[in-house]
Amino acid sequence: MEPIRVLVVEDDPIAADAHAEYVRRLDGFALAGVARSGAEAMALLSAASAGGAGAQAGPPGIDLILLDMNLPDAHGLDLLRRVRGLGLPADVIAITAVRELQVVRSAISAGIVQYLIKPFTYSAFSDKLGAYREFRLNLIGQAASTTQSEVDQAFASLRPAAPASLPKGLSEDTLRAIIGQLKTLEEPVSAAEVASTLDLSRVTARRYLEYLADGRSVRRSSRYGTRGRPEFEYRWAQ
Amino acid sequence: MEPIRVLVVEDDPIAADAHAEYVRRLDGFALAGVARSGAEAMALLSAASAGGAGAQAGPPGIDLILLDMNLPDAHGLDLLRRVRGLGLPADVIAITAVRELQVVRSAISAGIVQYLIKPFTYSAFSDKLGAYREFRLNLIGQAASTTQSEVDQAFASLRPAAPASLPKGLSEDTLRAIIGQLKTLEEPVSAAEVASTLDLSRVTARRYLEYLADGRSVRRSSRYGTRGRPEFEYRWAQ
DNA sequence: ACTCTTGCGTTCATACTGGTCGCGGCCTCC
DNA sequence: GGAGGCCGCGACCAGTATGAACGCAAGAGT
Repeated sequence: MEPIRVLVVEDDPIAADAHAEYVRRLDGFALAGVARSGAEAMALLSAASAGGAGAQAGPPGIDLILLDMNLPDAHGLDLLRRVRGLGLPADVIAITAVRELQVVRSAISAGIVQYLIKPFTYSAFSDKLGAYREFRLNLIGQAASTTQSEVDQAFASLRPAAPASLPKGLSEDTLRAIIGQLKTLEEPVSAAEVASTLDLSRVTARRYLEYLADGRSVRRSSRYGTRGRPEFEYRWAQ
Repeated sequence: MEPIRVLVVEDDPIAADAHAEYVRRLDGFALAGVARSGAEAMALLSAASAGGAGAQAGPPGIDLILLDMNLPDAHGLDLLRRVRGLGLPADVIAITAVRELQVVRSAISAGIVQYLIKPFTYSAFSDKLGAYREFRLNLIGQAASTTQSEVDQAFASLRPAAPASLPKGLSEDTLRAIIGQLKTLEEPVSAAEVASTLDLSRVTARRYLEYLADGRSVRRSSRYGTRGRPEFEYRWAQ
């Protein structure tokens, strides 16, 4: 199996090095280049496609782009649109600190294959690229013509349902329920209030809220004015 | 929730009518138009985006395109590239009889969201669009900023449901028995309850239920309130 | 200013289920 | 008729929410 040729597009030199190193560490991938700007990326892409496209077995050609959204000379989405306009056969994984919903939404409709939010761990990175490799194997291993279930299979491997791992004692379901509860309410809520709404015990609710506060997803503050020990109240951050 | 506005692009009048009718039958979707050619599609798209883009609450705008690959005046992939080049925020589901691997591959890298091979049943169609609706709810229901796990969640809901063939360790008979059991009961049931009703072991029942939950045929949720480790309860979806 | 009251934070033991491993019966294919 | 694989089961271990008990911090009362 030929390796998947990867182009890293990232203006921050430290991050670019890190991504390149990550790619080198993975089996089945080959680093095809690093671009520090949108212009550089376009140049590399057209050079590669001029060399390798068209021909059946052209050796170069970029298979996968790891694309940062914040580039010095262009927004990542613009670059993505230009690439699409050229009809280059490269897939794109967005790797960026941008977490605005609007950008995520646009990136997805522009046809990215994965969206990875910085900062991330090596294992998150490896998961995403691994999923992409599997997706590729699923499609390319097939004959020239395919079936619905094969296509479904390929899509399935591209969209894994493997969220980040939680510390012991916490469950994915409960965490989602609590996050959902927090997000629907604008007001800060106490652990006891969350507990009674979700039919949980106060202790359990508190454990999850404390975990979220630890990860900076929620803000914790004290609620004074009532008798008794002051209560903590939690509010979804941002 | 506003309906998802769908544009059907299909040159065969019979198929176009069928797709339009299918869309009308689905909750949460609205038919925004039918185009018989690439040119017509581009005209409708730019009209819609001129009316509705830019503005925050523009009512029109196309959210989703059901795109045939074989159009009289252009290949579907070309149309797709032009749409992408304009940066329109529409997502695309390819619906086509074309099953060449090369086309599927290109369509995916051009950023389609699903690929549906004709001929298909209404239920296959409904599955694909339902998955897309869920994906949208996942993303749009969120606040302005998002997290990695939410993005993953959204991608995961785009993943097609059950693979056609059963994984090892599961038998057709047992699966049918369990599905039958779930369908007759309206109430969510725990793995242990299913097991005792069907005279199976808890382990076996759980394996099947988990398989079904993975394929999105059943919904899994936690049952709180009692002491001890929380129980999962399973309910037939729709 | 000191103590009392109050109610939540925190810890701990407990209960009950989920998940995994290896075994055994049964069917199928040599 | 023997061998191999498949599927369900029992039993263990780990996981996860609960409830009670204890302690602490802020207001209320004297």
